[in-house]
Amino acid sequence: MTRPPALKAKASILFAMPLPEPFDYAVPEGMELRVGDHVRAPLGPRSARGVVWALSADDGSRNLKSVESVYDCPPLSDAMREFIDWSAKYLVQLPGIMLRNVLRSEDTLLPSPTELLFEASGMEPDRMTDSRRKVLDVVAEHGPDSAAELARLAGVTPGVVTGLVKAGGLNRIERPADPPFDPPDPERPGVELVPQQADAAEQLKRMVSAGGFQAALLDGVTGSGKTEVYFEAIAHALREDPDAQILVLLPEIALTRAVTARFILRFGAEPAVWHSDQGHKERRRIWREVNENRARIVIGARSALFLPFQNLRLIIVDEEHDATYKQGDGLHYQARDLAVVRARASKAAIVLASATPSIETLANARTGRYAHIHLPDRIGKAVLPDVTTIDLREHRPARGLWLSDPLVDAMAETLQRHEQVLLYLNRRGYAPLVLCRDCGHKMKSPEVDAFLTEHRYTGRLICHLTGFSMPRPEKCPECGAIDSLTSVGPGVERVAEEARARFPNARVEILSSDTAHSAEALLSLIDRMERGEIDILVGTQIAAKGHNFPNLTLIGVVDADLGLAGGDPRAGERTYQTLVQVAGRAGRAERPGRALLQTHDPDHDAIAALVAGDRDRFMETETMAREVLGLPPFGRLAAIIISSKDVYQADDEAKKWAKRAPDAEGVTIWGPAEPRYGMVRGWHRRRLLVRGERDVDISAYVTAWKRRMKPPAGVRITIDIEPYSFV
DNA sequence: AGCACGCCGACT
DNA sequence: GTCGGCGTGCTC
Repeated sequence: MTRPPALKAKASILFAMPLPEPFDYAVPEGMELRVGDHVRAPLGPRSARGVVWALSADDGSRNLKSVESVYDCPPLSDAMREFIDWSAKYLVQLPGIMLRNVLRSEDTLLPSPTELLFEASGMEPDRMTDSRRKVLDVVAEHGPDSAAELARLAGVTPGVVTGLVKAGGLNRIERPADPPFDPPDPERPGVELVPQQADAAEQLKRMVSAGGFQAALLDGVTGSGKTEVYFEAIAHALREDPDAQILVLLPEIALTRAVTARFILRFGAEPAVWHSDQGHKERRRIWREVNENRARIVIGARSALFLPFQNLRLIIVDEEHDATYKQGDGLHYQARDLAVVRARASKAAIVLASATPSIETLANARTGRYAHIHLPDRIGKAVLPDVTTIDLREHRPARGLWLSDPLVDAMAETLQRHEQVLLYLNRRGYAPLVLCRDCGHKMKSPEVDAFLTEHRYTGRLICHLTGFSMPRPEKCPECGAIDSLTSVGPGVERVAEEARARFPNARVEILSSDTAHSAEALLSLIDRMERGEIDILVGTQIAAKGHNFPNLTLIGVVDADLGLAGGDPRAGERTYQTLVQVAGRAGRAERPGRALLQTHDPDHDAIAALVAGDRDRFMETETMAREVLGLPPFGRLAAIIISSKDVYQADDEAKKWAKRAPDAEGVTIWGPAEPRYGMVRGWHRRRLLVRGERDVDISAYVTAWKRRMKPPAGVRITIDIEPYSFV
C-alpha cells in the first residue's frame, strides 16, 4: 500500500536586493513558516536574509532549494508587506529595494545581547586590599559597570573585579545590552488646553476612536499649541489600545530634541528617537523594540517610516509642508505622502500638522479627503508679528552692504530696549559666488557645475553639493591675476560682519549648519539665545524652526525675494512658508514682535499676502497657478534622470528614451533637458519630465516605458515620482 | 546586491 | 606560462 506523498509547501521569499521578484523555495519538513517570517535561504553560491512573501502548495514541477532557517522573531506584519508592495509600485522601484530600507543590518533579528555588570553587594569582602578598595570606591561613585570599565577607572586589572565577586564585595548582574523603552503613561496630566485646543484635540480623539484609515490636517499658526493637541491624540490612542504604536515624524533632527523634552514631561517616559545620526547600537535597539512591539512611541526623521511596526495606530507628520520630507538622493520619496500610504495600509489614523500647509495637503482638505481642523489663535498674549516691507529700490544699501537704513534703525531701537534681533538669510557662508574682476572667471566646483561658496570663517571655498573644498586662492586660476578675486553677494557670515561693524557693542552670533555642526552646538546656541546672551542672531533656514525666543522682537529678512525667482512652481509657496515661520519666531511672549522684509518686489503675491496676513488669498492664487499648468495636485509628474560618465552617451540615451516614450492619453513628455546640476561627480545628467492628467497612473506609465528600454552599460536611470525641484 | 565566470594585459 | 583587472550575467 502506497501512501500519497505528504503535501509539500512552497515559500516565495523576497530578498533585500534588486531582484525582479520573490524567489520560490521548498519548506523543509518540520519547519513552521508564517507569511512575513524572517528567514535565510541559499541564493546562488551564498545564503541571504529574506522575508516570506507568500506560502502555497509545492506542485513539485521545479526542483527548488530549501529554506535554510527561520529567525526567532515576530514576522513582518501584513500591513508592512502591503506598504512595501504598494510603495514599490508607486515609486517604480523593485520591492527588494524597499525591503532593504526596512531590514537594514543583520543583527537586528538576533536576540538582544546581554552584558555583564558588577554592582556593590553592600558587604565587606573577606579580605580587603588596596586594589579592592579602589574598585569598591569606583563602584560607589560611578555605579555598576563592566569589569573592564571598573578596572580601567580604578587603575587595576579586571581580575581584581572578578576576585571581588568571589570575596563577596560585588554582585554580578546580567541585563540586556539593548534595554526596552519605558512605557509612556497617558494618564499623566498634560498642560491645560485652551478651549480651541481642547476642541481640536476632541476632534482628533474622535478620529482615533473611529478606527480604520483616517486623515486630518491640523492647521494652526505658529505658537497655537499644535504639539499639545496632537499629544492628546497620542494619549487617547494609548488609552484605547495599550499595545498601540505611534509614529511622530519630524522634518529635522534638530527638532527632535525639543519635542522629546516636551514628550517626557507629558508621558513620563523617553520615546524612541530615530534618525540617521543615531549610533548603530541605538538603532539596533529601536528596530528590535519596534519589531517586538515593545516600543510604543517613535519620534523620528523620514526614514522612521520604514520601521517594522506591528500595531501602528497613529502617525503624526509635524511641519508637513517641510521640503526636507522629500528625500532626494538614492531612493526618491516624499515621506509625508508615504506616511499616508503607510497609515492606509495599517488602517491607522494620520495627522498632518502645519502652520503653513502644502498646497497638496490643503487640496486634500478642501475635497474632504482629509478632515480640516483649525487652530486659529495664538496661545497666551502673544500675537502674530506685525509684518512690513522695506522696498530695496527706495532704500538701497551702499555697495557691499546688505542692511538698509530702515532695518538698521529698527535694530538700533530694539537693542536699546535690550531686546533681541534675528536677521534671516538662507545662505550659508560669506558669499555665494567668487569671481575674478579681471577676466570674469567664476569659481566653480570641479565635479558639479555649481558655484563655490566662500566661507571666510574657515578661509575656504566650499561646494555645498559635493562637499568639495579648497583654500581661497591668492590669484585667479584662469588668468593668474593677483588679488583680483572678489566675493559677490551676501551669506550669513557677511551679514554678521556688517552687523558687528554697525553695532560694535552687540553680541552677534551666526546660526547655520556650519556653526551648529552638531546637535550639541545647535542646542548651546539656542540656549544662549533664550538666556539673552546673544543680541543679534544671524541665521539660515535652521533658525526658522521650532524655537521659542521670548525676548526676540525684531526679525529682519535680509532677502525676502530669494526663492521667488526662477521657474520653480513651488518657489512662491516655499518662500511664503519660510517667511511665516521666521516671522512666527518674534514676540511669542508678552512683547509683540515685528518683522521687516527687505524686498525688490513688495507687490509680489507672497510678500503682499504675508503683509496682509492673508494666507488663504495667497494659497488661492498659488493653487490656481498650479491648476493652470496642470501641476500637482492637479496633475501628475515624474522625472527620469539619465546619467552617464560620457556626455554623448547621456545625450544619446536620453534621446532614445524620448523617441520610445509609449503613447498614452493624457500624458505629455518634456525634454530631454539638462537639469540644474547637469554634472554631478563626473556623471552627466539629462532629464525627461512626464506630466500626466490627474487620473493617469503615472507610475504604471513609467514602469511600462522602462520595460521597453535596455540602457547600455555605463548608463544609470533614476526615477523620481513627484519631483520637487525641476528648474 | 553579491558573487562567479570570462576574456584581455603585464609580471615572477 | 599565470595572476588579476573589472565587464556581464545569474541567483528560485
